Amino acid sequence: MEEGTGVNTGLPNLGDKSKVLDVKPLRFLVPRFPDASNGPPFFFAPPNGPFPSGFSPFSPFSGPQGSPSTPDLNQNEFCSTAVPIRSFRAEPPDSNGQNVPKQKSSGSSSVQKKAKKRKVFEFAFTALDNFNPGISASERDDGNRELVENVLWRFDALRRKLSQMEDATEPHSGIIKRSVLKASNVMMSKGVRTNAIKRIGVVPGVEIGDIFFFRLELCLVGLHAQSMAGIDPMPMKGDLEGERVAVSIVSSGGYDDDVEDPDVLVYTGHGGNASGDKEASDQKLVRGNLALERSLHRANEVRVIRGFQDSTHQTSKVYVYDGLYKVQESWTEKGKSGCNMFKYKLVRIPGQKGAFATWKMINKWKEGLSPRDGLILPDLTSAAESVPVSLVNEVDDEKGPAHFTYLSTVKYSKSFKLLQPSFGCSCHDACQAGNLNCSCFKKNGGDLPYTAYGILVCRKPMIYECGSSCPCLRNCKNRVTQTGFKVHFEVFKTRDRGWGLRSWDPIRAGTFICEYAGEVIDNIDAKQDGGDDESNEYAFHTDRVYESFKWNYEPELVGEESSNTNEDYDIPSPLIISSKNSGNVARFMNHSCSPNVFWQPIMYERNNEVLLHIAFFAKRHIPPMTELTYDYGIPRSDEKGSNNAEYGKKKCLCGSAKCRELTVYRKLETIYGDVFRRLAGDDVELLEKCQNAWCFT
DNA sequence: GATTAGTCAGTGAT
DNA sequence: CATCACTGACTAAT
Repeated sequence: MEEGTGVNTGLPNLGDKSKVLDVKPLRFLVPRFPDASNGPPFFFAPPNGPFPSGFSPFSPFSGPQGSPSTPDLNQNEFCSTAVPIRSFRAEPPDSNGQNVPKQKSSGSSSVQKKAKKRKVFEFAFTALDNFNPGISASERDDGNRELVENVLWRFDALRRKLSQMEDATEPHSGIIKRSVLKASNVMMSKGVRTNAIKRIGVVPGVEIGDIFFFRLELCLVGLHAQSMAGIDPMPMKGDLEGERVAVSIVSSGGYDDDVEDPDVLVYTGHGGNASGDKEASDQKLVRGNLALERSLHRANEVRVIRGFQDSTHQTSKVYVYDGLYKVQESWTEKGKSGCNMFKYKLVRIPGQKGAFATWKMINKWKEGLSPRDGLILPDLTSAAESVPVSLVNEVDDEKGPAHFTYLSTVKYSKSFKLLQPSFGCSCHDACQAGNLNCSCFKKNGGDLPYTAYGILVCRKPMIYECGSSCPCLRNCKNRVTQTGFKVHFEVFKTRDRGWGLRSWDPIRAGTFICEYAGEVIDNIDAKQDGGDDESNEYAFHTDRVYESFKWNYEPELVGEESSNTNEDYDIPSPLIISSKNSGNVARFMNHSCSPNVFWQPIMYERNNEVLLHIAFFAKRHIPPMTELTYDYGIPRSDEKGSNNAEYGKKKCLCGSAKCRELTVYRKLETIYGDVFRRLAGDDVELLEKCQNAWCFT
């Protein structure tokens, strides 16, 4: 193995943690991008293309905003009743505009007690009636991995956008925000979903360990069809009418049914809860409860989704798909209220990849109840960050990367200052979403680029955050990337790609991961940097050729023109950041051709300098302990080292004699993904091996 | 169309 | 200022 490069210098002096580690992030794999002509499979079909059979246009929204008019038969423009989103803003309270959807006459509501009837935020837009979901009828019935990912990102992108629109309403106006429901309503009715046919056992495209943040995401990919109920029943062919088995259950922790063994779940039946004026009662053997009882006798596989509190967002939940279980026994027992409750013991079918068990283990590490195997350092940043970063090697005896200085942000030498006319807004306290006067928002096109949770709404050519000359405080929502990362990282030794980065926490799509820290150099310096090409491997170049991808919402779904979501980078002048001598966790992120992280240029001012930063965000939901990767991009011809063999030669796992010169490598998975999955079948190990293999193309 | 459910987000009390 | 119980609004499937 070459990648160790013999740097096994033993344990560094742990007393001085500014000098730890010097293992290179492996940057030898240069991706080749697929031909533009056969680009990503799920981009939008022509707007007036034929509908897939079985697809019927629908009335977009159930609310009064829905267009009552007949669909536009021209089919190539927006609905005539469509209102651009931007036309709707929260009106000042004294306005008597009739199309203001909320009830806010401050005078009467403060006097009248019962007048605080709350309203749901209504979106003043109409989606295209003839929107083509790009998903055929058969794909809607039976999915695969690509479809599942496609549906999930499109849902989340829309949800983020709606969330941003809702956030822009006045705070304390009593308006309920329902972006999740609205987004899923649009997705469902537009046919942007998959695995819509109920089934027992594996759901194609959903993998054990996948995480979700809303129950409706489970519905959209066919994992669990009930939006609220915990048990999903399905009629059996040839069965007596009304007889159903359970195909999936969601355990939300609401019934206090925790068991120590992660492979066992004791699940409480539904019903019997006290609510409102209803008293608690005995549970009845009906619906879901009956279905679970039948699943016990028929011994069918039951999918289990485990839900619990999200540690990063206390108010919301995370759901983990934990694979297939079987009902082993059932009984009744008296609950706290003294009423009978049904209990079902489910046991995990052996041989499946760990999911929930991993979560339980991580919790124990966090609480100090059990040690992390292979832990070398509990915090390689020496408390430079607000969250510790663990250093772990469970693979071999290398004691860590060699020396580098930990640096939490990007460092410009004087000559690289980017000077721009005065920045800064005049908001006090914190910039409020929806404030039309905030000049920082104006630079971002009029919106706060993040949701209230600090999630990136859209990729943009450039994002402007508030800086040190803005009077707003540090908790201003427009300072997401300058306040440090929030997830617990682990720098770990990979089996075959040197050191890598992953997280102990689940990460939502759009979450700020970290900045690329290091020293800004220019291309001349990089070229004159002597004979060895080391610095290349630690350099982040903004001007490489990056594979384009779509991450933002579909404007057609909110009645906007598609020009509103430009996702191309716009960097005033090329930037090279070297993390060779100093950097943060970003220097350990490896390359992937199907990455789960992307970068976004950010600008903000500090000490009268307006500087460009590179911030990484989660491309999709990322389960704990999943390696974080981004696209390293292809060097342009004038980049140092780009025309020699270094990138390709350094390491290819295919071991082929053809590995030389400008050979480029891709993960086999990106080429043969589905074929692998079919061939590997139940053999999880084989599949993983295939997915992790690299080859030249 | 009525019913059902282990939702989800905002509010006000500790 | 967290956390928690409460409650209103709304969903997908049946």
